[in-house]
Amino acid sequence: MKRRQFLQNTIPAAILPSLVDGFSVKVLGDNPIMAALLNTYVDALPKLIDKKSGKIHTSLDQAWVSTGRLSSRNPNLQNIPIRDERGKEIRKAFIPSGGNHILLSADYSQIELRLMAHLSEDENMIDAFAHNADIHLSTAAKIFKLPENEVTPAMRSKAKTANFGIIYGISSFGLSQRLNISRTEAAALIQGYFSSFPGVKLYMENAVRKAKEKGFVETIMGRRRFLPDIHSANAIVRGVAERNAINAPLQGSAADIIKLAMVNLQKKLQDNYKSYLILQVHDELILNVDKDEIENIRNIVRSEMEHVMKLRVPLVVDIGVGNNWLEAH
DNA sequence: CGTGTCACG
DNA sequence: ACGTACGTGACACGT
Repeated sequence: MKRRQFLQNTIPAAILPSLVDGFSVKVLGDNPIMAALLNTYVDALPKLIDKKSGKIHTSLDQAWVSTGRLSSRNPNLQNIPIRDERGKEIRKAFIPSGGNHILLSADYSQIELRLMAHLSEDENMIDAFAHNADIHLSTAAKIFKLPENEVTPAMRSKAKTANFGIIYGISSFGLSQRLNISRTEAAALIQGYFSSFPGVKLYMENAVRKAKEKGFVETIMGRRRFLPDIHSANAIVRGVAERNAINAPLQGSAADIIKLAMVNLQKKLQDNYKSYLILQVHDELILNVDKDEIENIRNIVRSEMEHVMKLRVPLVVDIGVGNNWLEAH
């Protein structure tokens, strides 16, 4: 795909490019545990350490991703490994810069599902978040019609997969593949989901209808995604557009929210603190924090991120600190 | 230069 | 009957 530009952004984000001041990196050298595949990181990253700063600097594109997210390249610092045990060694190599500093990571908890609760106004989902419930557990209890203490880990896991699927615009076939169950079972699961969260079903139907009537869907701050394929005679092409209509307002509103929080946070920090933002990874902010400022910065970051917008459900941020990026997470 | 496979949210 | 979850970037490999 050719690189294109999407210029309908409405976020006052001109300040963002100056926020990224780069990571310091501890060179891994010939650490033997890396698999050949992780060449992308082990071989490539040390070569990209800037001679002057001693840091790795990425480029963030604000006008590329169709939903309004940022994208990161040369190198991509938004896909540094974390799940694989060996991959974690790579994440450990990202360390704070300057003496007396520490990395702080602050990430939004379940922001896209919270936005589904907000945008759909589904009472049951709003209620779950209002009570700070374990959302996958409470989803499982509802769709399997059991009290929470009778939900098995397998049921919770299915509900978790269903929750992800809902955000992406689920199909019974897709869900059955991921859960390794029959299509009939998957369809029953989805039906259980919709009867538990009727507002979510309405949200999905409305999103598709709006795309058909107006030609676009929009985020909480008004960024539009145009979906001409919604009228395609080809059912496959049309299906993609329909799922885009469902997903884009969720993913895009999350992007709006964190970008606005970044701008507000930067205004609070600049000229007042030694700590500063170094990266954003979609629902997470990473800061290089002066140790003397840790408690202040924690409070400011949490406050700016959680109170950036008032939604029908609370926004919750998890914060960690550490001597490397893995430890901070 | 396209395809497949990996990494992340 | 169709094919099947959203958004990205980097690398290896075949053409």
